[in-house]
Amino acid sequence: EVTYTCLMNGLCKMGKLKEAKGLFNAMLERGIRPDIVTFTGMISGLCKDGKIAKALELFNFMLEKSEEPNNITYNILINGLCKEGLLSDVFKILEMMVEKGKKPDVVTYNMILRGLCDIGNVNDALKLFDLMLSNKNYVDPDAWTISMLIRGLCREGRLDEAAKINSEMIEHKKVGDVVTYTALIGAYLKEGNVEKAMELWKEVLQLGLIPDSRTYSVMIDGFCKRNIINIAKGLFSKMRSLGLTPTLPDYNTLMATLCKEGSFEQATRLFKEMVDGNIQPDVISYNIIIDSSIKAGNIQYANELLNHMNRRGLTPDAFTFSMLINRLSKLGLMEEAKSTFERMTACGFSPDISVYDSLLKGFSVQGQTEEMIGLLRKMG
RNA sequence: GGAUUGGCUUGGGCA
Repeated sequence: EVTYTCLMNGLCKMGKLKEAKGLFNAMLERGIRPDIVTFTGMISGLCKDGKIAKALELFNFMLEKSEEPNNITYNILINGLCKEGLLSDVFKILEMMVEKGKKPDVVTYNMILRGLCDIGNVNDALKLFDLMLSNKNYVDPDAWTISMLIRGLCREGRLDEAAKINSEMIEHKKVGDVVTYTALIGAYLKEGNVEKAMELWKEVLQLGLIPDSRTYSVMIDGFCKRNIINIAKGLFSKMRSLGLTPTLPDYNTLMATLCKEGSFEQATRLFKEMVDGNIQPDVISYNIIIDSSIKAGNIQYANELLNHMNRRGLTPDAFTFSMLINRLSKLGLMEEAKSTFERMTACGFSPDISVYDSLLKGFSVQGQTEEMIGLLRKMG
Protein backbone atom coordinates (compact mmCIF):
# COMPACT_ATOMS: atom_id res chain seq x y z
CA GLU A 1 0.00 0.00 0.00
CA VAL A 2 2.74 2.44 1.01
CA THR A 3 4.87 1.23 -1.86
CA TYR A 4 1.99 1.84 -4.24
CA THR A 5 1.40 5.26 -2.81
CA CYS A 6 5.02 6.29 -3.11
CA LEU A 7 5.16 5.10 -6.68
CA MET A 8 1.99 6.95 -7.56
CA ASN A 9 3.13 10.17 -6.01
CA GLY A 10 6.39 9.88 -7.86
CA LEU A 11 4.54 9.37 -11.12
CA CYS A 12 2.27 12.34 -10.42
CA LYS A 13 5.23 14.59 -9.78
CA MET A 14 6.81 13.53 -13.04
CA GLY A 15 3.62 14.42 -14.83
CA LYS A 16 2.89 10.77 -15.60
CA LEU A 17 -0.69 11.04 -14.52
CA LYS A 18 -1.96 8.27 -16.76
CA GLU A 19 0.46 5.79 -15.27
CA ALA A 20 -0.46 6.85 -11.76
CA LYS A 21 -4.11 6.46 -12.56
CA GLY A 22 -3.43 2.99 -13.94
CA LEU A 23 -1.63 2.05 -10.78
CA PHE A 24 -4.49 3.36 -8.72
CA ASN A 25 -6.99 1.25 -10.62
CA ALA A 26 -4.72 -1.76 -10.36
CA MET A 27 -4.75 -1.26 -6.64
CA LEU A 28 -8.52 -1.24 -6.52
CA GLU A 29 -8.75 -4.34 -8.70
CA ARG A 30 -6.41 -6.24 -6.44
CA GLY A 31 -8.60 -5.36 -3.53
CA ILE A 32 -6.00 -3.19 -1.88
CA ARG A 33 -7.80 -0.45 -0.04
CA PRO A 34 -6.33 2.98 -0.80
CA ASP A 35 -5.83 4.93 2.38
CA ILE A 36 -6.20 8.66 2.86
CA VAL A 37 -2.70 9.46 1.65
CA THR A 38 -3.24 7.49 -1.52
CA PHE A 39 -6.50 9.24 -2.27
CA THR A 40 -5.07 12.61 -1.43
CA GLY A 41 -2.02 12.08 -3.56
CA MET A 42 -4.12 11.09 -6.53
CA ILE A 43 -6.42 14.08 -6.07
CA SER A 44 -3.37 16.30 -5.92
CA GLY A 45 -2.04 14.83 -9.15
CA LEU A 46 -5.35 15.43 -10.89
CA CYS A 47 -5.51 19.02 -9.64
CA LYS A 48 -2.00 19.78 -10.81
CA ASP A 49 -2.97 18.52 -14.22
CA GLY A 50 -5.95 20.87 -14.27
CA LYS A 51 -8.41 17.99 -14.07
CA ILE A 52 -10.55 19.50 -11.36
CA ALA A 53 -13.72 17.69 -12.33
CA LYS A 54 -11.91 14.35 -12.08
CA ALA A 55 -10.45 15.38 -8.76
CA LEU A 56 -13.89 16.19 -7.38
CA GLU A 57 -15.16 12.89 -8.71
CA LEU A 58 -12.42 11.04 -6.88
CA PHE A 59 -13.12 13.09 -3.80
CA ASN A 60 -16.74 11.96 -3.87
CA PHE A 61 -15.65 8.39 -4.48
CA MET A 62 -13.50 8.71 -1.40
CA LEU A 63 -16.50 9.83 0.62
CA GLU A 64 -18.51 6.89 -0.70
CA LYS A 65 -15.80 4.56 0.53
CA SER A 66 -16.22 6.35 3.84
CA GLU A 67 -12.64 7.46 3.91
CA GLU A 68 -12.68 10.69 5.87
CA PRO A 69 -10.78 13.55 4.17
CA ASN A 70 -8.42 15.49 6.36
CA ASN A 71 -7.19 19.07 6.14
CA ILE A 72 -4.60 18.24 3.53
CA THR A 73 -7.22 16.69 1.28
CA TYR A 74 -9.44 19.73 1.59
CA ASN A 75 -6.52 22.06 1.06
CA ILE A 76 -5.50 20.34 -2.12
CA LEU A 77 -9.01 20.62 -3.51
CA ILE A 78 -9.29 24.24 -2.47
CA ASN A 79 -5.98 24.99 -4.07
CA GLY A 80 -7.04 23.33 -7.30
CA LEU A 81 -10.27 25.30 -7.36
CA CYS A 82 -8.45 28.54 -6.58
CA LYS A 83 -6.06 28.02 -9.45
CA GLU A 84 -9.02 27.66 -11.77
CA GLY A 85 -10.56 30.80 -10.35
CA LEU A 86 -13.58 28.88 -9.07
CA LEU A 87 -13.87 30.82 -5.84
CA SER A 88 -17.54 30.07 -5.26
CA ASP A 89 -16.75 26.37 -5.27
CA VAL A 90 -13.92 27.06 -2.89
CA PHE A 91 -16.33 28.49 -0.39
CA LYS A 92 -18.60 25.49 -0.78
CA ILE A 93 -15.76 23.15 0.09
CA LEU A 94 -14.78 25.41 2.94
CA GLU A 95 -18.30 25.22 4.32
CA MET A 96 -18.29 21.46 4.01
CA MET A 97 -14.97 21.34 5.79
CA VAL A 98 -16.31 23.30 8.72
CA GLU A 99 -19.50 21.25 8.85
CA LYS A 100 -17.39 18.14 9.21
CA GLY A 101 -15.60 19.67 12.11
CA LYS A 102 -12.33 20.41 10.35
CA LYS A 103 -10.72 23.71 11.18
CA PRO A 104 -9.23 25.50 8.19
CA ASP A 105 -5.54 26.08 8.84
CA VAL A 106 -3.09 28.72 7.72
CA VAL A 107 -2.47 26.88 4.46
CA THR A 108 -6.19 26.94 3.69
CA TYR A 109 -6.42 30.66 4.25
CA ASN A 110 -3.22 31.37 2.37
CA MET A 111 -4.53 29.65 -0.70
CA ILE A 112 -7.84 31.45 -0.55
CA LEU A 113 -6.00 34.70 -0.14
CA ARG A 114 -3.97 33.97 -3.22
CA GLY A 115 -7.06 32.90 -5.09
CA LEU A 116 -8.67 36.22 -4.29
CA CYS A 117 -5.59 38.12 -5.45
CA ASP A 118 -5.44 36.14 -8.65
CA ILE A 119 -8.96 37.04 -9.65
CA GLY A 120 -8.08 40.66 -9.02
CA ASN A 121 -9.88 40.90 -5.71
CA VAL A 122 -7.01 42.18 -3.64
CA ASN A 123 -9.25 44.18 -1.37
CA ASP A 124 -11.08 41.09 -0.21
CA ALA A 125 -7.71 39.46 0.30
CA LEU A 126 -6.81 42.35 2.57
CA LYS A 127 -10.06 41.86 4.47
CA LEU A 128 -9.28 38.21 4.96
CA PHE A 129 -5.83 39.17 6.14
CA ASP A 130 -7.34 41.52 8.72
CA LEU A 131 -9.62 38.76 9.95
CA MET A 132 -6.64 36.48 10.33
CA LEU A 133 -4.94 39.10 12.43
CA SER A 134 -7.83 40.08 14.63
CA ASN A 135 -10.43 37.33 14.75
CA LYS A 136 -9.82 34.41 17.05
CA ASN A 137 -11.80 32.06 14.86
CA TYR A 138 -9.16 32.44 12.22
CA VAL A 139 -5.48 31.59 12.25
CA ASP A 140 -2.51 33.92 12.54
CA PRO A 141 -0.88 34.80 9.24
CA ASP A 142 2.59 33.51 8.50
CA ALA A 143 5.31 34.59 6.09
CA TRP A 144 3.53 32.85 3.22
CA THR A 145 0.45 34.92 3.85
CA ILE A 146 2.48 38.09 3.68
CA SER A 147 4.29 37.10 0.53
CA MET A 148 1.07 36.35 -1.30
CA LEU A 149 -0.45 39.61 -0.20
CA ILE A 150 2.64 41.44 -1.33
CA ARG A 151 2.48 39.78 -4.70
CA GLY A 152 -1.17 40.68 -5.09
CA LEU A 153 -0.65 44.27 -4.05
CA CYS A 154 2.46 44.76 -6.16
CA ARG A 155 0.72 43.48 -9.25
CA GLU A 156 -1.72 46.31 -8.84
CA GLY A 157 1.09 48.77 -8.33
CA ARG A 158 0.34 49.18 -4.64
CA LEU A 159 3.95 48.79 -3.60
CA ASP A 160 3.94 51.12 -0.66
CA GLU A 161 0.99 49.38 0.93
CA ALA A 162 2.82 46.12 0.48
CA ALA A 163 5.98 47.50 2.04
CA LYS A 164 4.03 48.88 4.94
CA ILE A 165 2.41 45.56 5.69
CA ASN A 166 5.75 43.84 5.47
CA SER A 167 7.48 46.16 7.87
CA GLU A 168 4.59 46.15 10.31
CA MET A 169 4.48 42.40 10.35
CA ILE A 170 8.21 42.16 10.85
CA GLU A 171 8.16 44.71 13.60
CA HIS A 172 5.14 43.57 15.59
CA LYS A 173 4.71 39.92 14.80
CA LYS A 174 8.16 38.88 13.70
CA VAL A 175 6.53 37.42 10.63
CA GLY A 176 8.23 37.86 7.30
CA ASP A 177 11.22 36.25 5.71
CA VAL A 178 13.59 36.42 2.80
CA VAL A 179 10.74 35.64 0.41
CA THR A 180 8.60 38.60 1.43
CA TYR A 181 11.62 40.85 1.04
CA THR A 182 12.60 39.37 -2.27
CA ALA A 183 9.13 39.96 -3.63
CA LEU A 184 9.21 43.56 -2.52
CA ILE A 185 12.71 44.23 -3.77
CA GLY A 186 11.81 42.78 -7.14
CA ALA A 187 8.71 44.93 -7.38
CA TYR A 188 10.56 48.12 -6.48
CA LEU A 189 13.32 47.42 -8.95
CA LYS A 190 10.81 46.78 -11.67
CA GLU A 191 9.18 50.08 -10.88
CA GLY A 192 12.54 51.81 -11.01
CA ASN A 193 12.74 52.70 -7.35
CA VAL A 194 16.31 51.56 -6.82
CA GLU A 195 16.71 53.45 -3.58
CA LYS A 196 13.82 51.72 -1.88
CA ALA A 197 15.06 48.39 -3.17
CA MET A 198 18.49 49.03 -1.70
CA GLU A 199 16.95 50.08 1.57
CA LEU A 200 15.06 46.81 1.78
CA TRP A 201 18.17 44.88 0.87
CA LYS A 202 20.01 46.47 3.77
CA GLU A 203 17.14 45.51 6.02
CA VAL A 204 17.43 41.91 4.90
CA LEU A 205 21.05 41.86 5.95
CA GLN A 206 20.41 43.73 9.20
CA LEU A 207 17.74 41.26 10.19
CA GLY A 208 20.14 38.44 9.58
CA LEU A 209 17.96 36.90 6.89
CA ILE A 210 19.89 34.77 4.47
CA PRO A 211 19.40 35.78 0.85
CA ASP A 212 19.09 32.76 -1.37
CA SER A 213 19.78 32.32 -5.04
CA ARG A 214 16.27 33.49 -5.84
CA THR A 215 16.96 36.79 -4.09
CA TYR A 216 20.12 37.29 -6.10
CA SER A 217 18.36 36.39 -9.33
CA VAL A 218 15.66 38.94 -8.69
CA MET A 219 18.18 41.63 -8.05
CA ILE A 220 20.42 40.73 -10.96
CA ASP A 221 17.43 40.82 -13.25
CA GLY A 222 16.19 44.07 -11.77
CA PHE A 223 19.49 45.89 -12.00
CA CYS A 224 20.06 44.64 -15.53
CA LYS A 225 16.67 45.96 -16.56
CA ARG A 226 17.62 49.35 -15.20
CA ASN A 227 20.96 49.09 -16.95
CA ILE A 228 22.86 49.31 -13.70
CA ILE A 229 25.34 46.77 -14.84
CA ASN A 230 28.01 47.23 -12.21
CA ILE A 231 25.76 46.31 -9.35
CA ALA A 232 24.41 43.40 -11.34
CA LYS A 233 27.91 42.16 -11.94
CA GLY A 234 28.79 42.61 -8.30
CA LEU A 235 25.78 40.60 -7.21
CA PHE A 236 26.59 37.92 -9.71
CA SER A 237 30.06 37.36 -8.31
CA LYS A 238 28.91 37.77 -4.75
CA MET A 239 26.39 35.08 -5.37
CA ARG A 240 29.01 32.71 -6.65
CA SER A 241 31.44 33.47 -3.86
CA LEU A 242 28.71 32.36 -1.49
CA GLY A 243 28.45 29.05 -3.25
CA LEU A 244 25.12 29.82 -4.86
CA THR A 245 24.72 28.81 -8.48
CA PRO A 246 23.45 31.43 -10.90
CA THR A 247 20.63 30.20 -13.08
CA LEU A 248 20.58 30.10 -16.84
CA PRO A 249 18.41 33.24 -17.04
CA ASP A 250 20.89 34.99 -14.75
CA TYR A 251 23.67 34.32 -17.22
CA ASN A 252 21.50 35.25 -20.16
CA THR A 253 20.24 38.50 -18.70
CA LEU A 254 23.69 39.55 -17.70
CA MET A 255 25.15 38.69 -21.10
CA ALA A 256 22.36 40.53 -22.87
CA THR A 257 22.88 43.62 -20.77
CA LEU A 258 26.63 43.52 -21.23
CA CYS A 259 26.13 43.28 -24.97
CA LYS A 260 23.69 46.14 -24.94
CA GLU A 261 26.16 48.45 -23.29
CA GLY A 262 28.91 47.32 -25.65
CA SER A 263 30.89 45.05 -23.33
CA PHE A 264 30.99 42.26 -25.84
CA GLU A 265 34.26 40.89 -24.48
CA GLN A 266 32.86 40.41 -21.01
CA ALA A 267 29.77 38.80 -22.43
CA THR A 268 31.77 36.26 -24.40
CA ARG A 269 33.87 35.56 -21.36
CA LEU A 270 30.71 34.65 -19.48
CA PHE A 271 29.55 32.58 -22.40
CA LYS A 272 32.78 30.60 -22.48
CA GLU A 273 32.50 30.10 -18.77
CA MET A 274 29.13 28.54 -19.35
CA VAL A 275 30.38 26.21 -22.04
CA ASP A 276 33.17 25.01 -19.77
CA GLY A 277 31.00 24.86 -16.69
CA ASN A 278 27.88 23.23 -15.36
CA ILE A 279 25.27 25.59 -16.73
CA GLN A 280 25.16 24.90 -20.42
CA PRO A 281 24.08 27.72 -22.75
CA ASP A 282 20.71 27.35 -24.39
CA VAL A 283 19.41 28.74 -27.67
CA ILE A 284 18.84 32.10 -26.03
CA SER A 285 22.43 32.31 -24.84
CA TYR A 286 23.62 31.58 -28.35
CA ASN A 287 21.24 34.11 -29.83
CA ILE A 288 22.52 36.82 -27.55
CA ILE A 289 26.14 36.25 -28.44
CA ILE A 290 25.49 35.62 -32.12
CA ASP A 291 23.51 38.80 -32.46
CA SER A 292 26.01 41.02 -30.79
CA SER A 293 28.94 39.50 -32.58
CA ILE A 294 27.32 40.38 -35.89
CA LYS A 295 26.57 43.79 -34.52
CA ALA A 296 30.25 44.08 -33.70
CA GLY A 297 30.99 43.14 -37.31
CA ASN A 298 32.27 39.64 -36.60
CA ILE A 299 30.19 37.49 -38.90
CA GLN A 300 32.69 34.72 -38.89
CA TYR A 301 32.41 34.23 -35.18
CA ALA A 302 28.64 34.17 -35.54
CA ASN A 303 28.94 31.37 -38.05
CA GLU A 304 31.25 29.44 -35.77
CA LEU A 305 28.72 29.76 -33.01
CA LEU A 306 25.94 28.55 -35.27
CA ASN A 307 27.97 25.44 -36.05
CA HIS A 308 28.91 24.98 -32.45
CA MET A 309 25.28 25.19 -31.55
CA ASN A 310 24.31 22.50 -34.03
CA ARG A 311 27.08 20.23 -32.84
CA ARG A 312 25.71 20.52 -29.35
CA GLY A 313 22.28 19.47 -30.56
CA LEU A 314 20.65 22.87 -30.25
CA THR A 315 18.53 23.95 -33.18
CA PRO A 316 18.13 27.59 -34.12
CA ASP A 317 14.70 28.97 -33.34
CA ALA A 318 12.62 31.68 -34.96
CA PHE A 319 14.57 34.34 -33.08
CA THR A 320 17.86 33.07 -34.41
CA PHE A 321 16.67 33.31 -37.97
CA SER A 322 15.00 36.67 -37.56
CA MET A 323 18.06 38.12 -35.95
CA LEU A 324 20.34 36.85 -38.67
CA ILE A 325 18.12 38.11 -41.46
CA ASN A 326 17.64 41.48 -39.84
CA ARG A 327 21.34 41.97 -39.30
CA LEU A 328 22.47 40.62 -42.66
CA SER A 329 19.97 42.81 -44.50
CA LYS A 330 21.15 45.82 -42.65
CA LEU A 331 24.73 45.04 -43.63
CA GLY A 332 23.61 44.75 -47.25
CA LEU A 333 24.51 41.05 -47.42
CA MET A 334 21.37 40.22 -49.32
CA GLU A 335 22.52 36.88 -50.75
CA GLU A 336 23.09 35.58 -47.26
CA ALA A 337 19.94 37.18 -45.96
CA LYS A 338 17.92 35.57 -48.69
CA SER A 339 19.32 32.10 -48.15
CA THR A 340 18.75 32.43 -44.42
CA PHE A 341 15.19 33.42 -45.15
CA GLU A 342 14.77 30.30 -47.24
CA ARG A 343 16.24 28.14 -44.53
CA MET A 344 13.91 29.74 -42.04
CA THR A 345 10.79 28.87 -43.97
CA ALA A 346 12.17 25.43 -44.77
CA CYS A 347 12.48 24.86 -41.03
CA GLY A 348 8.82 25.62 -40.68
CA PHE A 349 9.06 29.06 -39.11
CA SER A 350 6.89 31.85 -40.39
CA PRO A 351 8.86 35.07 -40.62
CA ASP A 352 7.21 37.99 -38.93
CA ILE A 353 6.71 41.48 -40.22
CA SER A 354 10.10 42.72 -39.02
CA VAL A 355 11.86 40.13 -41.16
CA TYR A 356 9.99 41.17 -44.28
CA ASP A 357 10.58 44.78 -43.44
CA SER A 358 14.35 44.33 -43.16
CA LEU A 359 14.54 42.28 -46.31
CA LEU A 360 12.48 44.80 -48.26
CA LYS A 361 14.63 47.66 -47.05
CA GLY A 362 17.77 45.76 -47.90
CA PHE A 363 16.64 44.89 -51.40
CA SER A 364 15.33 48.36 -51.98
CA VAL A 365 18.66 49.97 -51.12
CA GLN A 366 20.24 47.82 -53.81
CA GLY A 367 17.41 48.48 -56.25
CA GLN A 368 16.52 44.81 -56.52
CA THR A 369 12.90 45.32 -57.43
CA GLU A 370 12.20 41.78 -58.62
CA GLU A 371 13.25 40.41 -55.26
CA MET A 372 10.98 42.89 -53.59
CA ILE A 373 8.03 41.89 -55.69
CA GLY A 374 8.72 38.24 -54.99
CA LEU A 375 8.70 38.93 -51.27
CA LEU A 376 5.52 40.93 -51.38
CA ARG A 377 3.86 37.99 -53.10
CA LYS A 378 4.99 35.66 -50.34
CA MET A 379 3.61 38.04 -47.77
CA GLY A 380 0.23 38.32 -49.34
C1' G B 1 6.98 6.04 6.33
C1' G B 2 4.31 8.73 1.99
C1' A B 3 0.21 13.72 0.32
C1' U B 4 -1.16 20.58 0.43
C1' U B 5 0.11 27.17 -0.27
C1' G B 6 4.49 32.08 -1.52
C1' G B 7 9.24 35.44 -4.25
C1' C B 8 12.78 37.02 -10.53
C1' U B 9 12.47 35.08 -14.99
C1' U B 10 16.39 35.70 -20.16
C1' G B 11 17.16 36.91 -26.62
C1' G B 12 15.88 39.98 -32.57
C1' G B 13 15.37 44.78 -37.28
C1' C B 14 13.25 49.91 -37.49
C1' A B 15 12.01 53.44 -33.99
